[in-house]
Amino acid sequence: MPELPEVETVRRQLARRLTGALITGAAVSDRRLVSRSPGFDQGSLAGRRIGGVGRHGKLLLVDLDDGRRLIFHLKMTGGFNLDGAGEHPHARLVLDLVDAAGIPFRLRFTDSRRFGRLYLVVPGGPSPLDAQGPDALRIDTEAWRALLGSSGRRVKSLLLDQSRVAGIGNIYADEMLHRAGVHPATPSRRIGPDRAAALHAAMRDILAGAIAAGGSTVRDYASPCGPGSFQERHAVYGRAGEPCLSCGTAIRKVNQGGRGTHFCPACQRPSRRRANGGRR
DNA sequence: AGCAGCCTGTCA
DNA sequence: TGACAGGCTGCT
Repeated sequence: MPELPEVETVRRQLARRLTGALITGAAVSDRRLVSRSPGFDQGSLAGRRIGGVGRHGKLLLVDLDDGRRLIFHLKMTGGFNLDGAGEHPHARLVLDLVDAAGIPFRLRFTDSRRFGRLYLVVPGGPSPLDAQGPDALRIDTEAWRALLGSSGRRVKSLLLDQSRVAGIGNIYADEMLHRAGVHPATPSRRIGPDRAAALHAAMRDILAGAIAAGGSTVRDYASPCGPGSFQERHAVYGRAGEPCLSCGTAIRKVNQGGRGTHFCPACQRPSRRRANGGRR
């Protein structure tokens, strides 16, 4: 479900409620959630206060007052539920808290497919952040050009590589490539400086617009405050066979690197290769 | 690069 | 019944 705009939407909503709150109880109901933090001790969370809620790429960072940090990766179907009543069929973690005004509340992490992971990071210890490239919204045009120029991989595959640039997923990769008129299979290094700058501008614009819209809800995703609306502005994702909003050509959907890939065959022309008939 | 695997739910 | 899904890892 979540790419950078969805995780940022969740972060903003959680920050409002969690910052300064005291954890009074924690219960993990699915050990798979914490399988990447083998020493995870839920009992050590009670009594800790939450300092703030951050984000890097698709990772959600919850700082505790003892220097430790909870890091959530929502993967495909992870999400948060505040003050929900009754049982939730996919609750994997329940946190009981008391906010700064002394009012008790409950936060649940839910995840139907169970791909999501929770890490408990100690100061100086290993962290999933170690494997993350710079956040997509904190890369300037020059660094972006350098990034694209550093690889001969298909550009979409590079955009999805979280160790090179963090936060872009399948929806927004397709959307920014369309906005910039770049074919997803273009070898990254062959994108010239002007198109690289155009792709950078498209990235910033689309991610910012998606955050302002509360993210994209295609199937499962919802923040604690409900679904997003950016799907209404998708130009290619989920629009296979429909006319391109720029030129009217039918949007095509192919499989690239195991991911559904949507593009306009007219606006996003594949770069021609030398003498092999255009195969890549 | 490609594919199976991790899981569950939904839709054609 | 099979295909597919906002992610990622591990193997060939």
